[in-house]
Amino acid sequence: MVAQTKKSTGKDITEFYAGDAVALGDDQSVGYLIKLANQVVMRNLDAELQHFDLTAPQWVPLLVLSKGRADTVAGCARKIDVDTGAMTRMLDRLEAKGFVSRNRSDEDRRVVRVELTKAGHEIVKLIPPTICSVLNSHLRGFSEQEFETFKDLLRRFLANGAADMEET
Amino acid sequence: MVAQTKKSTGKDITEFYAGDAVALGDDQSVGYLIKLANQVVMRNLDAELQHFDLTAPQWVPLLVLSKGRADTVAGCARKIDVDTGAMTRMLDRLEAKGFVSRNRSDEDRRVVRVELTKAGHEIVKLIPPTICSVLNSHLRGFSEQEFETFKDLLRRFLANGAADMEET
DNA sequence: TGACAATAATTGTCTAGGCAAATAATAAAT
DNA sequence: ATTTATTATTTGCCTAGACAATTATTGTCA
Repeated sequence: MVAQTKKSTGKDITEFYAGDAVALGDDQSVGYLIKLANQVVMRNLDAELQHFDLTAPQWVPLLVLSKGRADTVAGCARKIDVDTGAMTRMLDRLEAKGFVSRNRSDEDRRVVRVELTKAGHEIVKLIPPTICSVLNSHLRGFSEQEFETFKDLLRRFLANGAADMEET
Repeated sequence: MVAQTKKSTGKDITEFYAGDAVALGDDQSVGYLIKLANQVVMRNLDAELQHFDLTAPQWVPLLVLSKGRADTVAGCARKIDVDTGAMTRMLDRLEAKGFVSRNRSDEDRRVVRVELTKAGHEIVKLIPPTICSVLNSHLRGFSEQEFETFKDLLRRFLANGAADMEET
């Protein structure tokens, strides 16, 4: 299958996929490959993180908080690009596990300040090697060049998708 | 950051990530980039598929059934690599929408045969162009070479991860 | 044959995210 | 100053997947 380039709309759009050349549900589809890749990384991360009483999704807000990239519910939600409702409930779980604490702000009583607890700080220190080892194992056989190319292609794929959303 | 190669365990393992060079929750992390890429494709697909009263995950079993790659609950679950429980409930939803029908088999009364309904067959014919256009838009600016490289890297990343799981 | 194992499907309970509505507090505008 | 708009958080209801337990049926084996 050779990709066709069309000039129908003024912009050149290369048609990698066309007609019934099936997409999503087929290992020729980048969409499906990305879904599977995500599924497998998450499973492997979950498997390792369960020793720390954590899941892969739970790790992300802890990292964000420890790096000081956000310190409120909405801030975390924005950084991680999830719904604030989802974030509230995520923090419920992390608070229940004792990794995080919440306090209503005094300056602006709408906002809730989120902090790592002592246990939270401690666990954050322990995790990185685990994440690194899982990712490294997924990258077995990659050259350094391929590693950089992979990230570049992912970022471009991502940026194209984000751009779509703005075209209301 | 230059990757280091270690010979500690006999096998060469290139350490793309090491120490506190953070992973997951950082745009330097392939894991996080894949998570974001997946998130964005799924959102864009969902947005387009809602015109057909479908979600991105719901599309997958319909495709599998239409291609004849499975015709039972467990068969679909295996093909798509999800839990049979998840598949049962997915088929509940697809049946409620009238795209799928289930019938207990006579030869083996444990199995339930799953089929596309008339409406199911019709909708499956309409979807592919939509999927193609979403994927093509994510691939804007990719050369054909980059497209092939991208799929190759994803497949290798995936295969490495699947191999991990077998090492019990 | 009768006990036991394996398989298929379902159900319950959990995490997790999306969308929408409700509430409260602050900011902006007239 | 009062109305209006915006922002922050929470909650309800939905899809979706993971794991575990349960039930029904089939296959195996002694």
